[in-house]
Amino acid sequence: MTTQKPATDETFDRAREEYLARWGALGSAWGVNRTMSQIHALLMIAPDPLNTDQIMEELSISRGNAHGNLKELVRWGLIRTVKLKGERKEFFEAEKDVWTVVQRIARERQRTELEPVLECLDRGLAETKGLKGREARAFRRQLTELRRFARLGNRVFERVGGLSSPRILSWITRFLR
Amino acid sequence: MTTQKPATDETFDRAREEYLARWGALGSAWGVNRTMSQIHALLMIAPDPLNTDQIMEELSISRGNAHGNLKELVRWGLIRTVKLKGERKEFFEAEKDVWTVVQRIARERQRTELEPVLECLDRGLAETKGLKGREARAFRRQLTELRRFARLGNRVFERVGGLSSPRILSWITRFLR
DNA sequence: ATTGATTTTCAATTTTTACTGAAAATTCAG
DNA sequence: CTGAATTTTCAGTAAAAATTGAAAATCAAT
Repeated sequence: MTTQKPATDETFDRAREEYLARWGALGSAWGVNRTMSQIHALLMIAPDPLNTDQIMEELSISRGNAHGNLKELVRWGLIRTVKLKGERKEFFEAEKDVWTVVQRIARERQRTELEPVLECLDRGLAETKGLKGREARAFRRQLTELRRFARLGNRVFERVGGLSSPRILSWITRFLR
Repeated sequence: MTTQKPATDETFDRAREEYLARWGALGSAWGVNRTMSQIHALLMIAPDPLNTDQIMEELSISRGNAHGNLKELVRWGLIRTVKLKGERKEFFEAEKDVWTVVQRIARERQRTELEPVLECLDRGLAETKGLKGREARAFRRQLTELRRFARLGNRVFERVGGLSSPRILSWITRFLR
């Protein structure tokens, strides 16, 4: 069974498809736009930078969709634009180091989710200070616990964001015995 | 400014509302049904177990919605049913220990997301073993990295799921210097 | 066994989120 | 400058996810 392109192979294409689909599903499950995950997945396995048209083609998506999600990925720091000599179009390449990817995602989520939650918990506690009712007491007790945890999470994120991959890896290895 | 119910207070109600809304948004952002997060949030601050009707009332949601999300929370191990003496209805109470909550969520997500990803990566690598093309090589290199990371994640989840809160806390404290 | 209370299911609907495609804006080589 | 190539925007549409509400099933006290 031969194909026209030398490097191509049906098996490869199937595995590739499955990987892209799975990554999209993974993103979805964690509240990330499916297409955004897939573009990132595609760029992570691309041997060379891709331009918008190539991405549209590979994933069968519209220009607007590709464009928006590419911009968002750049904002997250998960991909960057590349200027190729002799090419007018913008090309994109992914950060491929998995640890860096994790760090970037952690930073983004810390900023957009953890911080608002912390503010909310602080405010909730400040505004109900001194209330003595049964419900208010239970509310304050739980918010205090949640805040304690959220603060810890914040510090962990900061530390993870600041350490080099080998150092984090060394910590994890130690944690796993 | 007085109200009819002794323990109630406008300020308290506002703080409570804001907390519930924020928790719903947090869930949404992480791929968890908004209502499910809110029910959990509500039960976490409830001084006593609540029944379905009380939850419907508090969150202004339908019976079907309350029912389905309560069942799902039970499945995740985040809440449990309680039989109150003299009551025919089922009551629900939340796990309030934040660390236990984190462990339960970690287990659920490990099971439903991490494991399928690992399978996909293993399969992808097995099926493309020996392919020599430029694209196939890049694909296999990245999948290998991703798998290394996913395996590590798996082990971390397992360890987190197995350790007691104080032990995890002690590790985190050490990690934070 | 009957009946009223309670839980469960699910087709229909609403709400939210994502996507398309074409027009407008921008860029840049000549 | 000019205009072709490219990027960006966004109103309209489509798809996905969540929600409702009422009927069906289950339960448990008599």
